[in-house]
Amino acid sequence: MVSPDTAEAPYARVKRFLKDGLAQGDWPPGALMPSEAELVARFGVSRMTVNRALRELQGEGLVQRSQGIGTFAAPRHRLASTLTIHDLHEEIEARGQHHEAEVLVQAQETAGAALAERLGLAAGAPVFHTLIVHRADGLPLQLEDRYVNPAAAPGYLEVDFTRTTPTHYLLQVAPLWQAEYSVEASAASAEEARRLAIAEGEPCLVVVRRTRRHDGPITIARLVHPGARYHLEGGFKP
Amino acid sequence: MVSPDTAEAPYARVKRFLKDGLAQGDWPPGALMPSEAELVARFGVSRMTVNRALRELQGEGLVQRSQGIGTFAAPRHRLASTLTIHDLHEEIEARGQHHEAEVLVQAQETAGAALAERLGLAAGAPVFHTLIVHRADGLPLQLEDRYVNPAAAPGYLEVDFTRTTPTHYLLQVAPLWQAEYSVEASAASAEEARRLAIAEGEPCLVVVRRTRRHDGPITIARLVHPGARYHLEGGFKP
DNA sequence: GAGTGGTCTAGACCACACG
DNA sequence: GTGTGGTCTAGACCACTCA
Repeated sequence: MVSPDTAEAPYARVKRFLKDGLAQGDWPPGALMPSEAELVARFGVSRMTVNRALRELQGEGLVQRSQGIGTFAAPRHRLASTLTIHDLHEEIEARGQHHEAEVLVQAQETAGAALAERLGLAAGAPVFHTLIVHRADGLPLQLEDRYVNPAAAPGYLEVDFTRTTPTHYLLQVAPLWQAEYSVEASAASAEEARRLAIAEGEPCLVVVRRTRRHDGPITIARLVHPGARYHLEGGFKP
Repeated sequence: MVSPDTAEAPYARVKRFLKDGLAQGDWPPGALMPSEAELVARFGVSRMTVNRALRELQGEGLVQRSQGIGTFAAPRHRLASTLTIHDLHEEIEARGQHHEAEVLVQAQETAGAALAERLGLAAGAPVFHTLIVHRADGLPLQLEDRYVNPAAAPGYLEVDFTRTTPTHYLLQVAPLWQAEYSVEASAASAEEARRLAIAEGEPCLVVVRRTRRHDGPITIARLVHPGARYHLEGGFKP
């Protein structure tokens, strides 16, 4: 009977109302926002509905709620952004380029003390090591130096990494459960420069990523990219 | 009557059950997970309750849901991580160091065509420009080259940036509503090297951040850090 | 005590996908 | 048609805060 296409879910209407108000500064950071009861009255919906809208806004970090006190516009201090580190293969193909990987090393080695500790192994324990150059249309984009805990991926040495990437493989056999990384700029070493076809000392974007599962570390990867050919992008929308 | 302290909300129990199962690989990526009806029967709770648990897991990216089909364990492709770009002042003080800022430029200038477009202004329109070196215990950590849309922060030129940072000030007067950034490695130019007390050509970590509000761009900042002294860190926990 | 958010229930109607 | 998720309701009990 009524317009069937203008359908917007009631909880979404409430949420949009509040979000727009926040964007326009109706409630500056720290201000008290309408209570659930007020919104129930204003929109003529049930309390569960406005509760959902508010709970989602809280999840997005836009409001802060305190039992017994009220809902407040969140102070906008945090600049936490999401940085997506894709699988390089998908990233390259998404740009319409051809991805190829050259496997320089794929072997079992013996962990030194420092590496063993970072992988949760005993010193001298075996580790899997790969060193791979990834190219887009023939141009080196990444030198991937990776150590893997054999317990997490026993078949790692048998995989053909010209057909699938270590990231992709590891995500399949060992569902990722935690990761930490650091991003820095450093000068290419002589070997890195040779592998990446750049001059020694050229600036490189280096990402070091360590991945863990509930039962221990899975892998440590050092990803070196020529600064002139690669950058990370991210965004942030409240 | 029953143990009053072991209280865990029913929706949280359901959620934890599913999350643990995912962590242990009970449902590999892509697998069909229990339906709402099954979970209702298993936990003896109402459907709204299991729905909330599943909806939150979906929000966290752990499951994918499709009306008429079912709930599936999410493929773990995305490596979206949170990268926190703090206010540099807070970051330095948090390390117990002394932060000082040297304001090299703080003036109104005329926007060239490229800059004007990126700030949503007409070419030749006035823009605010600051160039500031940030030091930690006397050592340069960041060269901040920033252009600001005058409409978003009319008082920008009167602020004493040795006492507060542009980031901090802008967050106060113009609540952040969207941001995009890129991270790259590049070689220090002669001027950058001089300002940062490093050698020309040294690798630097460069973050370019553009901030928008609903009514238009606010500011564009180019933050240059000596690669040897600064790196970004992040993490990711599902 | 009055007001707030935190949570749960037992039903309901709908849109969608599949056989 | 059956099963799925998407959503809503009208009530309820609780814990908390503040006056």
